[in-house]
Amino acid sequence: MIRLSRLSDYGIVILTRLAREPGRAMAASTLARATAVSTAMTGKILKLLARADILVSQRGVRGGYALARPPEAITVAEIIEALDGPIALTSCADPGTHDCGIEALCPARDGWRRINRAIRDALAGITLAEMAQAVPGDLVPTFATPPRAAAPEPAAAASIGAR
Amino acid sequence: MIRLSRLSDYGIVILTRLAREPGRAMAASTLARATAVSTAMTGKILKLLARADILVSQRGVRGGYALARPPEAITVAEIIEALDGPIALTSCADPGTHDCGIEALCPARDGWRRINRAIRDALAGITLAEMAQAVPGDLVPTFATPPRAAAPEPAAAASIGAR
DNA sequence: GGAAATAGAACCGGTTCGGTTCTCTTTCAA
DNA sequence: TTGAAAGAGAACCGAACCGGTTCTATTTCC
Repeated sequence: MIRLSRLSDYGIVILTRLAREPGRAMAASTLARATAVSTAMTGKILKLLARADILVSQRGVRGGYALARPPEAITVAEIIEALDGPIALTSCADPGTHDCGIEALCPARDGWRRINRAIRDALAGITLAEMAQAVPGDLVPTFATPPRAAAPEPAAAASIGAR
Repeated sequence: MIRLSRLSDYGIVILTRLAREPGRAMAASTLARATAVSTAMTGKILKLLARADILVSQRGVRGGYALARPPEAITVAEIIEALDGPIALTSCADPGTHDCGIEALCPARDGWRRINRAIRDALAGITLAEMAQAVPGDLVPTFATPPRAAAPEPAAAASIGAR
């Protein structure tokens, strides 16, 4: 299974929440509450996203985070790269790093390059706006009928793709 | 970084070697020598590929492995799925597994589904034949001038994408 | 019947990752 | 002016996963 890290997973959730009110800035604690991602985790993710210029941050008492651009101008590829690093199945296709040992002869390099590009294009073709559309209510509802536990664990409730 | 597992990495290398002589069967030990993947690892990978009907195996003294189909009919997606399981960034898009907790409301599910499909299509569009084309000599040459160590470690020499 | 090969499962150590905690800096308002 | 609230950044830790090995059973040919 080629899987996405939790960081990106949660990141999409949080950004999706922000995209519902693109102009508004929200504090990390507020976003954590709204998405049921732990506050510490939320903070970590928001910092990374701000560093990547996907979010703008305001420090101080009335501080918070807001989208740096409209949701239509933020791609999933960007988000993943900000949180997980460059998108590539194999690093040999990434120019600059050369520790493969058979670089010059590697017969599959062209193939991998094509694959990496195809995947990157696929992720760059989806915008945050598309991910956020058709949001019914709050992202993590206060379960009227809890799905399994009596009190839903806030730290584990918000994953988009559980495994 | 969304990365490929070593299993798939080595698997492609081994299959690429087999694809050079599609009709011929080769023993695991022979393939291990030709690709510089450890014999144990090679065996493990070959077993998985045989179980997935990508290879056919012949047991016994003169046994070995051969491609079950022509290289043009084997896709990278197949190979990765055989070695690493289903290709999906998030399992929530995979029908059958439902432990997300917010299934019904998850706003991003359609988006993820699109992304997973795009990635799968990208990998399904590359065949083993394409990966194997333009192979100059043997996959792992006996280095005339060793790249870094005096005696190249056989266990680590064959990775397509070193990291 | 023995050697050579695949089949299959169990096992183990190390790396990475998810998550937390701590300290520092900035900002605003009382 | 000072303290509380918020973000910035780094360090740290436990646990799960993964790469890799080893062991045993089974098949096949000479």
